[in-house]
Amino acid sequence: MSDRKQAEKYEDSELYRIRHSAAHIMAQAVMEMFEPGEAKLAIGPPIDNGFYYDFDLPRPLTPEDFKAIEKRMRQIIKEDHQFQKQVISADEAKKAFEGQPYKLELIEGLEEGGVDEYGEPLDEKPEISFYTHDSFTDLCRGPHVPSTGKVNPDAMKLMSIAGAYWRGDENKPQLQRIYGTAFATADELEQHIWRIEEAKKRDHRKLGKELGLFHFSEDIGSGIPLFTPKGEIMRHIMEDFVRETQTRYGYDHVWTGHLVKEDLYHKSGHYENYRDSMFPPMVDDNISYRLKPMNCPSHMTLYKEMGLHSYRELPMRFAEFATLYRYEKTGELTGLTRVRALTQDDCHSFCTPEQIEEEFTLALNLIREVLDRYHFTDYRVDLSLKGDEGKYVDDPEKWQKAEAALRSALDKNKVEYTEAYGEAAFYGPKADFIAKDVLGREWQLSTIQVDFIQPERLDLNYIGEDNAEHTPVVIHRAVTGTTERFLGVIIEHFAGAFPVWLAPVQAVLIPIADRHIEYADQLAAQMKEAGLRVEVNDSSDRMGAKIRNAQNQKVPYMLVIGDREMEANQAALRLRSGEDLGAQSIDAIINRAQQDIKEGV
RNA sequence: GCCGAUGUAGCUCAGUUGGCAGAGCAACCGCCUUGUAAGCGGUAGGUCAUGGGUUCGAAUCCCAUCAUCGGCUCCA
Repeated sequence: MSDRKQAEKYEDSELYRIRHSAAHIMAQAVMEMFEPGEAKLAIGPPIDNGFYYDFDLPRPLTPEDFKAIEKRMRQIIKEDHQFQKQVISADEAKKAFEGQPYKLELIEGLEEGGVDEYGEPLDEKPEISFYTHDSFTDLCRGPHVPSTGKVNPDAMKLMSIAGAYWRGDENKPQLQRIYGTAFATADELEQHIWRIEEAKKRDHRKLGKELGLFHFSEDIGSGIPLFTPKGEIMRHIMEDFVRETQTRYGYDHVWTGHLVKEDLYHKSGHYENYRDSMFPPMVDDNISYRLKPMNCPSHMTLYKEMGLHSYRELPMRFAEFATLYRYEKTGELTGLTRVRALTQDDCHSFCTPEQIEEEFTLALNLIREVLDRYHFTDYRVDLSLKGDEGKYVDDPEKWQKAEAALRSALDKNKVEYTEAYGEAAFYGPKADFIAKDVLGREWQLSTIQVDFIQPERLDLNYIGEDNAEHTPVVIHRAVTGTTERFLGVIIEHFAGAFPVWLAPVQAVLIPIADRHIEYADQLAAQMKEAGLRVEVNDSSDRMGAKIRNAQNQKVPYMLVIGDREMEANQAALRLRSGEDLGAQSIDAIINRAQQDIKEGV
């Protein structure tokens, strides 16, 4: 459940039991579609907003199968079979699931202890239990509703079909996953479906097209967005805002280009970890260059090139709006939220170990101010820590130091956080800021990371008070993350109706007849003079059509200009809310716009 | 990259069993000179994603490639 503050944990809720039970009912319905032994069961847990079940089936399922499955599910619900629990031994369990390789693998995991029936890590050795209803038995710890009849047939729906790797491992077989959802009441299901519809309406790919902000082209390449003048003015405003704000906070800006010798990434460790996500090398006389996929090694190199540093110079904060290129796999590209050309609002803060906390606080305040301007007021923090295995650099002492520093900085700032193991960067732990948009969807935006590893690998140092050489700590920090992704997120957050300061076109002037165009042009010139972005709609459309167009473009102000306004040296102001504020002087309108810009509405 | 689906005009979409490629909006040209969410008429617009194949004949059937979508995996 997304709202973690709720007193009752999702796992203990009625909703969880309903969904868990619905998953079993669905599994029965699916198994019955195939001959005995043909279909293999994997796992079927409740998740946020619903449940799924993974199957290994002899043929691909299609959405057309959904009707039949749902129909059978309703029947099973109607028959009101009891869910019966049975604790059994591992041997009995194995016998019962003969011919079900995935279940057998899970049982072995349970037998050895350390993982639950979904393969998730577990502290203690669990008992092995089955839940049975009607003819269907599943390896399951429960809990369930008492009987199938407790699942509301009108509050349940199959949502989609997708491929999913067994145990989330791309080297293991790919299974078919059916996503479904269930609620206590039909009303709640309807609300859920409404949210999905609303999200579709707000989809930044759809709105980006409608508002004319960006395009993708097969001639350019996938994952490389092209920004129109309207899209680019937004990028410019967004980057300008962060640049101005972080300058005020004491950050400096640098520029480090687009190409880097591959050798540097061998030294930093990025090559080893991210080779496959870089564009292939450009080779010149045996020297390989790479399109820059991240800034840290470049910034660290710049730090070195600037000469010997005294502790008195620290912290040094290098921020850069750099367009990076990452070879994201084709199936991972999604609109602006996952692209191959991305512009990070990245910063690396070189500091002493004693300065970590202060640097963290500075970054935190900056993040708060920036997110606030974008109306992201509800966010949570994940403390992303190293997992037991994987990509992480093996240097327990440095990890321990970095983690302790990050924890203490979070605590000092009274930031509540959830720990996320196995989510750290290869070089250090992160504090990730996950903001909720108006639909309650979560987006990981900002990040603050503590790095004891790369500075040493790249031989950075400074002269301390003791006149000896020390290795600085580097705080990596991004505020909006990337311009592209953040733009995608705010398009959905605002449903395209951006705050005035951000709107690509802030006002459209609407002359009623041709004789009003000249006066409209005069007003437009005055508004432009005041720094506003305005357009005059001098087409032969009727006024109603002009209003409709501006409304669909979500332009904040519409200025209607006819004979009356022209005579009184005014314009009639209409807001995109539909509110008609009547005729006003152009100065009053400009004042209002400037006030709205200041307030960020 | 993997599983599944989709790809027709700038946009949204229709196109029967294989038989002359369509509509609305947008664009352009006229007429109308307009009072708070679509005025009227006309014109133009297509390598049916791309490349092969089957067929007398392919938007339609088959294969490959590319792209997009829903997920999985990954995300410095």
